[in-house]
Amino acid sequence: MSDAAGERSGGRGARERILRTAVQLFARDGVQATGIAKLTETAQVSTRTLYQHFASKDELVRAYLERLESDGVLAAEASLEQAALSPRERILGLFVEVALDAAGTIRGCPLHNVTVEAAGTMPEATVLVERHKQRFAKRLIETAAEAGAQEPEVLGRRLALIFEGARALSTSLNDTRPLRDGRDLAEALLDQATQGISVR
Amino acid sequence: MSDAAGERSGGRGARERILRTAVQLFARDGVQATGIAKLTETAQVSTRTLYQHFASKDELVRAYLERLESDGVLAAEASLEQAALSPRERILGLFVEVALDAAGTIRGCPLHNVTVEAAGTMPEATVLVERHKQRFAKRLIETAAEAGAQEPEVLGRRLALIFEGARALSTSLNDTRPLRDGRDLAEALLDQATQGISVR
DNA sequence: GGAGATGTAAAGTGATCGCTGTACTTCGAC
DNA sequence: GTCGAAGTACAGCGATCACTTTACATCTCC
Repeated sequence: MSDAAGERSGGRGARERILRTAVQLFARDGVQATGIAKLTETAQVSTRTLYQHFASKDELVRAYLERLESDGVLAAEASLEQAALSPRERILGLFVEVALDAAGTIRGCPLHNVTVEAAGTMPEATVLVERHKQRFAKRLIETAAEAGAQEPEVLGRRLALIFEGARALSTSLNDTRPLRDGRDLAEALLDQATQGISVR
Repeated sequence: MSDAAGERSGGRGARERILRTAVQLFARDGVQATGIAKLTETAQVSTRTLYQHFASKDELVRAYLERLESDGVLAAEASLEQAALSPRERILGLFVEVALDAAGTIRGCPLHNVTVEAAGTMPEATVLVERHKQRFAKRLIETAAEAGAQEPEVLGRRLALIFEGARALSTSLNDTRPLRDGRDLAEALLDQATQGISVR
């Protein structure tokens, strides 16, 4: 919108620009690899302004995690909220190959990555990730129940595990195949759990 | 062995001490979080000596990855090589709760973590991880075949995905439950694949 | 017992990074 | 039109980090 006009500087709305840039860079390059300098340059924001909005980089990371969750930023996981789709379609929609960024690199789940990068040095961030994963598993269980699964608890937790594995292994292997494998496996489990039950 | 005696310094065999310490610290605290200073102190080795053995930290990371693989250091994955066990037992043995370190923190797969931490800045290390994951999947496929699975390719890849997911989700959730869930799911898939019931 | 490989101690270098201080500008609201 | 909030530019600080340098000790092997 204001991209074309804002030549010399970003102008008003710095906080929003910072957060958007954080989502972009932290997710793509990692938190450690993204320095404050690179962030401010990309966001067209002065260093001073950044620190007027966020007391420290750690706090920015916290805000970044919350932003990831609140918006539809977690594109893959947003599939669960597509009300127009059937529960089954919503679940299988998770495994779309969104994990691929522009450069073709697969970066896995940004939240999981923060936990790995933090390695205990950012307890608050780690807790945020923990809570998100719990909520996500809960949503999967609910959706599994909607799909008519016989044991939605078990199926939901298994689906969460499969989805996490698909993204993690895609990253380590640098290959999207695990996402397809995950989808197939999820489909098989859904079929089994809903056998003889009208899937709607 | 020489721990009690070696008071003032480590003495001979510095390279070995460095690598052992790297395995310990890199896996527990992460590569970025482990500085050269901390490493040399723990390994009882002078900085100079470290750089006589390894040209750079990156090269040490490479050696660390190779060491992880060559020794039985990857305790979980070593289960596949227990010749005394049945193929089925070997596969289920993967999900032992070894991911828990002394402090109770779950750190997931050290190789995967390097890929996440590197975030593209260490291409050679990333390739090493990639190759390892490929080999591991291959071993799983072989073991699935040994177990008499109808479609060992499919089952092996699914098991690899489940194992990766169990470790990753355990890390993000800071809970060993996904390991148990993974074991149960692996068991169910093994049963299906070896009892004439189609997995699809 | 001497030579050469192996290892040690400790100060120092240059680069990077997160963060701050100071002084100035711009924009919107009243 | 003025005032205050919001933003900018940019130099710089202190800490950390990977890595080097210099000078010295010790073990192994012939």
